[in-house]
Amino acid sequence: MQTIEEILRTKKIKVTPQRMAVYTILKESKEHPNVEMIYQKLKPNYPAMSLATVYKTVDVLKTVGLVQELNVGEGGLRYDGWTDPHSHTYCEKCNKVGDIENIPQDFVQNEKLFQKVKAETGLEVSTAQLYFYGICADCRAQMN
Amino acid sequence: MQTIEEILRTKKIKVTPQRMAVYTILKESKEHPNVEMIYQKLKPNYPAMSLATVYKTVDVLKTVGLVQELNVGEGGLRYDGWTDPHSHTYCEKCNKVGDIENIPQDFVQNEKLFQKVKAETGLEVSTAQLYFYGICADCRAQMN
DNA sequence: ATTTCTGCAAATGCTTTGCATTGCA
DNA sequence: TGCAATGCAAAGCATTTGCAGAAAT
Repeated sequence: MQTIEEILRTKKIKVTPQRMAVYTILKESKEHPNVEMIYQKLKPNYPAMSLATVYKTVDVLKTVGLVQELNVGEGGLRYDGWTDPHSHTYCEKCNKVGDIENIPQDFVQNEKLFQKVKAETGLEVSTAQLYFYGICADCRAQMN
Repeated sequence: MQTIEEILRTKKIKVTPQRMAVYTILKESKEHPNVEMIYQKLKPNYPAMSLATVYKTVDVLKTVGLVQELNVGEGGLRYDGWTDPHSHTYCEKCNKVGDIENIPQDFVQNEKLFQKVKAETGLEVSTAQLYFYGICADCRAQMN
């Protein structure tokens, strides 16, 4: 098991406390935070950290493939430190983003389907994203 | 076959030239324009039209269910006048958005799968979106 | 020692808002 | 006529940029 520091070093980017902190948050949290949420989480431990640095850092991490960027809906881009292909849920009421561990990604993330898409549209597919939109259990409970 | 005017009337919203124009563009174009692109297309025929009106109009059309909003990546939200569930392609190089007519939506847009998702995550699913990311044929051709 | 990153502040750019005017019903 | 939509300009936010100082290799 590699440490965060080793992972960053492997990607050949400079290891800084800010990068370790952002990446740690994305690895450990399951809430798919946006930049502002990451910034708020960091503030207690890194009061000097700038929002601009968070923007720059998620961009670097995305570029080297350590995080994936999700386009869900309101509230800006979300970031996920779990980079294996998997589907996501999105609650249209509270904007919560969740992972789907087991079900459907293998349906859509496979070479055969990618070939079919290429045959129909010409797109050389590199990845697929599947999002389920709806209302989460918590929000449904609150609606009564 | 209903006219654009009749369709708007059915949705119980006021029929204005601007709304007809925006909706017509979204019905007729296959390029999934963003607000700015819609505005540029309208300019020749509606030189007085304001960008703010385009924003307001796509919002109304979305609310009444005449268009769907897509979150692809760069370049802001995209709009699609074809509201049947279908998957989309996105070219990471030129930002082009395309439809997939035949292939995969039935895989992901069905009650059985929605129930599975609900069982795993608690999300009461209303709709699913499947996006394929990659490089389109035109951009691949240009890369040689 | 060199290169790259950080933090700040300013700038950018997309989207929304407020309000007077216009236009639909 | 009454209410809603438009167009304009201003305001609001999220994100990016430039740069001097700080930190990593």
